[in-house]
Amino acid sequence: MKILNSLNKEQIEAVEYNAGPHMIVAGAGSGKTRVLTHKIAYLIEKGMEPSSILALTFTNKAAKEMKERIKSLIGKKAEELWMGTFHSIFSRILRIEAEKLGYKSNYSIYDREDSVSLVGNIISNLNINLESITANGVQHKISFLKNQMISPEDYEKTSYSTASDRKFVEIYKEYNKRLFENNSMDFDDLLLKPIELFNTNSKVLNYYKKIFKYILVDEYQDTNIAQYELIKLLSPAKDKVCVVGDDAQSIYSWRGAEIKNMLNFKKDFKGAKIFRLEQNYRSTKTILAAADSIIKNNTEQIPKTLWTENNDGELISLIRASDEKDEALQIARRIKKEITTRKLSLNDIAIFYRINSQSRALEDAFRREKIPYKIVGGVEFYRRKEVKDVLAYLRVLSNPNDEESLLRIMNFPQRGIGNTSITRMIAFARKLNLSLYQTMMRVFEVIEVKERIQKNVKHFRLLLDKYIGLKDKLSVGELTSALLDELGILRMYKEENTADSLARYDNIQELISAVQDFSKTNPKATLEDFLAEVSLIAGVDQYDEKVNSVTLMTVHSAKGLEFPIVFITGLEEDIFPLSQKFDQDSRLEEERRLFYVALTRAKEKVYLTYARSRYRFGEVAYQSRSRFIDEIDPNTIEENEFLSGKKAGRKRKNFESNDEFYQPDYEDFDQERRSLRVGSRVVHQVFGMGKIQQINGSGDMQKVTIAFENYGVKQLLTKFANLKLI
DNA sequence: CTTGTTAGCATTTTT
DNA sequence: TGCTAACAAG
Repeated sequence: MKILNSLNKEQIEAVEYNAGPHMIVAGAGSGKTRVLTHKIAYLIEKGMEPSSILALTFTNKAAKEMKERIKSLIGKKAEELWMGTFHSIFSRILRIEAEKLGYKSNYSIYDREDSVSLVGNIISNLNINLESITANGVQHKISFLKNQMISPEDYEKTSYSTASDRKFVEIYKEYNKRLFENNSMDFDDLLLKPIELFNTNSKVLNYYKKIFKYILVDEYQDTNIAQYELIKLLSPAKDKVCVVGDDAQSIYSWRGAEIKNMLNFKKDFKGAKIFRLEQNYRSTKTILAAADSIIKNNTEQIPKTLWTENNDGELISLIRASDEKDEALQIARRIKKEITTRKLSLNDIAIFYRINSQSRALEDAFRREKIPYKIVGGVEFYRRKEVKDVLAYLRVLSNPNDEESLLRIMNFPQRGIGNTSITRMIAFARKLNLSLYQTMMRVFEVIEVKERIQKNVKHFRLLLDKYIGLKDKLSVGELTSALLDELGILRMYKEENTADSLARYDNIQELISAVQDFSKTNPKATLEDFLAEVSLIAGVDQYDEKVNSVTLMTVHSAKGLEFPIVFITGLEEDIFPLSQKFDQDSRLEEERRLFYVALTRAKEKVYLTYARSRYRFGEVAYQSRSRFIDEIDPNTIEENEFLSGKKAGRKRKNFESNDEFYQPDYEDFDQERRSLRVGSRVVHQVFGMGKIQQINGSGDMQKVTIAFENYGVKQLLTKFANLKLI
C-alpha cells in the first residue's frame, strides 16, 4: 500500500495495528506526526469514514498541520475528520449540547484573564480582606482543582476548614454560579462540562460513542485527569484508541498533566499493545548524545534508546556572556555569521528561553543589529488590551449575559458611566435577579443613578441592540467594521498620536483584517464561530514559518517544532532550571525534561548561552551557570572562547563607544566587592563558614545569599555582613 | 466622573 | 525595570 512506502518497519507496525487499544511511545524526532497522519490516512483508505475518527492534539497548529498532511495523502475527505485540540473539539460539542446542561449555545469562553477578573469582582463583592486571598491565587487554585475534577463540595469535604479555606470555597462556589449566570465557561469547564453531560445523560454519551469509531490522541504525556476521563468515557467498541506520546517530553505537570496516564496505559486499557519508535530522523549524533546524557539524570522514565543514522555533526557551543545584553549581542553576531557561512535562511534559526521576560534583551539586540525576528507567544495578540476591548463588544453582541465583557466596555470609550453608577446597577440587578444587560433597559427604575447617566446608559443599550439586530444580517467582518466606525475607537487612538496609541491602532487594524479574513474563508460562519475560534487560539498557533525571520519563543512553545540551528539561552541556576526550592525532585526533573525538549528541537547545531549577571525585578542578579551544562556529556560540547565574555565587551567599546546601551562590566565599578562570587567560600563572624549561593543588587543594597554549614541559608546585606573570603 | 500620580507587584511555563 | 490597579484631587 502506497501510504506505507515512506515508513520504517516499526512505524509500519504501529500504523497497521488497529485491533485494540495501543500506545506509541515515540522518542523525539522519531516521526511521531508522520505515524499519526499516515495511520489516519491508512484507516480511511481501509474504508473508515473520516467523520468517525476523532483525533485530539495539543495545539490548534498541530491539528491544522496534520490535517494538511492527511489531505495531501488522501485528498479532500480529510476535511471531515474530527481533528483539533481537546478544548476546541469539546467546545464544539458543547455548542450543540449546551441546552442539556442549562447553558445556551452562544456561551462565552473565558480565558485566564477573564477568570481572574471575575474572581477579583467576587472577592471585592464578598468583602474579603485576607492577605492570603488574591484574585490570581484563587483563580489558579480553582483551575488546579478543576483540572483534578474536584468540585467546591468535594474540596469542602476533604480539606481542613481554616478561615481562608472556607472563604476560598465560598468564592469557588460563587465563581461557578456567576459563570453559569453569565452563560460562560472557563477553559477547564470545556473539559468538565462534557464529562458532566456524558455522566448524567447516557443517551448523549451513546450518541457520541456511536459517532466516534476510532480515537487518536497526540502528546498523551501531557493529558490531565479530565482529558483522560473523556477518552475513557468515549472509548469506542473494542477500545479502538491510539495514544502517542513521549514521557521524556512531559512538561505540563503544572497544568495538571499526568505522566501517570502514560505509565498506566496498560492498566487502564485492557489488552493494550505498546509500540516504540526509537530511530531519530531529526538530529545529529552529537545532539542526541547530549540530550541522552541529560535525560539519564532523571529517575522516572520509560526506558528507551534513541539512535540515528545521521552524521556526528558539530559540537555544541557554549557561550559565556557578562550580562543579558551581552548575551543577546553575541547571539545576534553568531546568527549573522551562521547565515553567511552556511547557506541558511533566517527561518532556520530559533532562540529559546525559559521565561518570556528574557525576550526583551534579545529583541533590543536584534532590532539594533537589524535582524528580522518574530516572537511566538509572549503578550499574545488576542490577549492585548485593545484587542480584548473590541472582542468584548463582539462577545456582548453574541451573548448579552456575558457580564465580564459588558463591564469591560460599559465605559469604553468613555461615555460617562462611572464606577459608582455601575455598582448601583449591579446591586439592582442582583436584588431583582436580573442580568446587568436587562437592568440597562430598566435603568430608569434605578433611582440611585443620576438622570443624566441613566440617559447615557439607555443610549449605550440602544447602540448594542442595534448591532445585536445586525449581527445575523451582516458578515462578521462587516459587523465589526461598522461597529468600530460608530464607536470611533480607531479615530481616538489615531488622534492621541503617541507611540503607544498608534501601536494600539495598528493592532485593531490587524484584528479587523483577521476578522475579514475569517469571513472570507468561512462565508457561512457566524459571530459565535469566530469568537469560539479566537478564544481558543494559543501563542504557538500564530507561528508562521513562511515569514523569513528568526524565531524567538519559550521552550514550552517550541514543543513539536524543529530547527536546523537552535540557541538555548539563560542557562543559569534559577532561570533554567527556574528558581524553586527543589523540595520535590519531580520539579527539577520536569525542568530537565524541558531542557531535553529544547535540545532535541535542533537538527544540526546547538548553542547554549549563559550570562554572569542579569536584570531581574529591576536589580542586577549574579547567578552561577546552570547545573544542566555540567550534566551534558563533555565530549559533545565545547566552550567558545572567541567572541565570549570580556572580549566581546571590549570589542563593543572599540566599535560602539557612543552606544547608549553600552555598560561597562560590573567589575569596573564594583571592584571592592569583586571577589565575592557565586560559589565563593566565606566566613561570617557569627555564622561561621558558608558558601555564596546568590548575589543580588549592587552597592549598599547588595545582598548575598549564603548557605552556612551550621546555620542554614541566610540572606545578608554585604555592607554589614563583613565577610571574609577563604 | 475624569485625570494624574504613585505604590506595589511581577517573571514561570499555556489550552 | 515597567506595568497596573488603586488612590487622590479637580
